Amino acid sequence: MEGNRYDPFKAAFDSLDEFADMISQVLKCPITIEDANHRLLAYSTHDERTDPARISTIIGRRVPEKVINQLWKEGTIPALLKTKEPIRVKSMEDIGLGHRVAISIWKQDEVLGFIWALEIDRSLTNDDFTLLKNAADAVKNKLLQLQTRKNKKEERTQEFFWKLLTRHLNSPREIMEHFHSLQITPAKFFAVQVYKLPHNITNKEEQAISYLLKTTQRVKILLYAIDCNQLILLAAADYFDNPIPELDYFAKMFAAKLDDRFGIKEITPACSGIYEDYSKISKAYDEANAVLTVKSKFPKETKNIINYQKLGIYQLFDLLLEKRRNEEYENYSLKKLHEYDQKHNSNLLETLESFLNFDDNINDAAKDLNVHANTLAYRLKRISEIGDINFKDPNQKMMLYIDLKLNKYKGI
Amino acid sequence: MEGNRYDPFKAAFDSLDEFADMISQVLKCPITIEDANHRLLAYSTHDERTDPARISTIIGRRVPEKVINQLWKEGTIPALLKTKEPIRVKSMEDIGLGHRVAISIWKQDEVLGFIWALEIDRSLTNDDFTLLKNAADAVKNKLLQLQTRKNKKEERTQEFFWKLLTRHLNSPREIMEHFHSLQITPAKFFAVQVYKLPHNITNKEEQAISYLLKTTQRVKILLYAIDCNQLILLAAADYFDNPIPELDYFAKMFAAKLDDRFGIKEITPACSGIYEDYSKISKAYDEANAVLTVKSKFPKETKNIINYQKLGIYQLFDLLLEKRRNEEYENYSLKKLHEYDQKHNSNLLETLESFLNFDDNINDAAKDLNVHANTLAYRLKRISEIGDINFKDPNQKMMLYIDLKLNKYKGI
DNA sequence: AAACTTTTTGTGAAAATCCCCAAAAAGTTA
DNA sequence: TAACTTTTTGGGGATTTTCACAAAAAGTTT
Repeated sequence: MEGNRYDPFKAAFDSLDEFADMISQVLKCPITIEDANHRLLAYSTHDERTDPARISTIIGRRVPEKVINQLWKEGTIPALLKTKEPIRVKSMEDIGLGHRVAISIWKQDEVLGFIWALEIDRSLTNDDFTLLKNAADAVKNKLLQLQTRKNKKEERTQEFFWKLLTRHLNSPREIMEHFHSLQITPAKFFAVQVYKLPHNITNKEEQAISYLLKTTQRVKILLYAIDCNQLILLAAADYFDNPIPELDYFAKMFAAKLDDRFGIKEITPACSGIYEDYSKISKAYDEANAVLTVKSKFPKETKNIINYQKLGIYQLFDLLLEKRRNEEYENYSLKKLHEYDQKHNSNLLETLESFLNFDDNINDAAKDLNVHANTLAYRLKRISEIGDINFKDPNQKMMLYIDLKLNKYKGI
Repeated sequence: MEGNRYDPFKAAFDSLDEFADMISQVLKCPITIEDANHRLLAYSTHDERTDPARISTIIGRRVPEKVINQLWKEGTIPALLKTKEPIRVKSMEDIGLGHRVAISIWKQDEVLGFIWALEIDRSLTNDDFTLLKNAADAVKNKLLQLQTRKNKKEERTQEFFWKLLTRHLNSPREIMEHFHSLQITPAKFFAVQVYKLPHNITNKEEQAISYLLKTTQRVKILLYAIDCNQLILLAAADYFDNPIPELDYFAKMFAAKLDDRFGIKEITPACSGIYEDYSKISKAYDEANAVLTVKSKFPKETKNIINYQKLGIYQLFDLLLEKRRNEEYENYSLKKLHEYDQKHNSNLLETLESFLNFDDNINDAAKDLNVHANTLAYRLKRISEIGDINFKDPNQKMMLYIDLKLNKYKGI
């Protein structure tokens, strides 16, 4: 056993920075300590040799996202999450990463953080690896304390978020005070995102989500909460000229990463519009949920829609459906076409829908319907005759489109 | 005075037909008697010489509409409505009308009907004209009786119509019984039309309307009623393959004739959708009124719309306006464009609206905006960038169109 | 089966739209 | 004022779309 050997890390230490310096002196290389989310906890200072990746990490107090992405792709982080042994990482010059060795810090079967040792002048020996393992073991309690403190704070933030979502906090001043007391800087503009999973979110998945949120830097996540099969985020929408596409991109990327890295599949992302007034968070939450509802009703039509603003007319569907039901209205053109379809078993309605779906583009629609473009043109002529439709009138066409979709949902 | 002269029409007569024969014998030419609405009341039979127009009149029990139209255009009817003297009408071969003389039958300053004398073998002399005047005088009381009887029936029909419009008759059986007792054959399909005038309808105008309704044969009017500044019609929608355009045409024609013939201007016609179930008359009435409301709010946009079905998305506007108000939603793209317009005093919103109004036709919209087509193309590129709009997505465009119109109405 | 209507597909020329480039005009910033 | 960005306009060629016509195919009626 190694217990008999000399262990320099048994000595007491006050701060993590002190400890990092200690390891650095023993192993004769720069040391960085991160938490499980790759946020910088401490780094050795008595040695000036370093590489760009480490500089960025120290400056930003977190590992840059592109480095994390690379370490995932290339297998280092997955390996660190599996084994308690040190892992050697080859130099990756494109992201400014020199040779280094990493080890994960464990508490039972949970990873609390990582220690990085840069191999700038010398490569670490097997003995050094053992020392690194000892260091990881020695530092774990310190990390545990930090984590507990953080967990408590996280609990408080989650509670705060829920209050916002459920309209239990309305005065802007009160909301700002809460933000301040949690040391969160509220963004000027925000949006609420909701990710729906096919099943309730497990603890393990929650950890994965939390990890991803902490390591993702593209969009700043102010708050998050988990509710059964939903992940709810409060995302900052500043810094961008066009936040909606940015948030869309983020949502897709986030869902893709959850799949790639943690095998969490079939995530449906949704996002509210952009708001400035924090007392409207609950409304934003409603919007995101409205997106999810519509997406479940019109999966094909809204496949690429994430943002409430981009729902277009589907925003109005619950309302319109109700109106149509109450007044038992029937679109005369559609009725005529339906009758014709029945009688001659043709498919003018389908044809019309495709044509409208493809923004009046005859070629695209013809391709979609697997017919010759001229066939489609002929059918459209017939449709305009039978349904008394003027295809130059956007107003008429919109109503047709809307009624087509409504009828579809009504199951006619 | 002519009182001293021989008047063959002083003798008593039982039926109008008998009287027509009597005139015919005196004047030695075929005679037709019509009411004020050009419905056939009586015709002489002992003489077989006639012309196509008279044959059609007798067969259809009314003067054919094209003959009436021609007599209006050419001035005969206006003249008959002004003078008590006989009027000579030249032959009009295109409508099968031979030479004839007509005289109106007056009761005080109201025209009750007309007597027509065909000049087939001989032209009428001045003496004959005097005889004709005597005949017109002699027949007026008989016509008055008929009219009173008709007026009573008309009152009953109006009352029936009001009951239908105000939901006071709901059972189909009951409705059918009423129709039957009024000797009106209900059509299979019907629509309710409402014509709005800028002022309350005067008695004189009501007469003109009634006259037009009786003489118009293109669309069968089952019932009509007048309410302050509205004329309400129950129009039959059978016989046509596409009733909506037919009813539209009729409405325009009807309004135009009221203007042409009686100088009644600024009539706004509106029409409900087509219904089969007579218990839904009140709903049809609501629809026609909805058209009028929308037309007053969006006069330009709905200039050419008469039928509720053709209102398109404007059908939904009251509902949508309410929704938008409640949720204080703002279309992000429009907001961005508005901001840009304000900042650079450009007119991207106007540009977008025009483009959408003209069904995405760059040339038409450019003409409308008085700019070069390439300018418009450039602006659209900018609009899609600034507003994050994909002009290939019909859904997005519809929402823009709708929100543009809603904002317009909200007066932003 | 023959005659007929409706629908589909193909072809090719005319028309239109799209797209790139460039210059001028207008507006902004240094 | 100069440099710069944004917007407008124009030309002109490549590409698409539109349209008319015709033949074939499919479906209906007699």
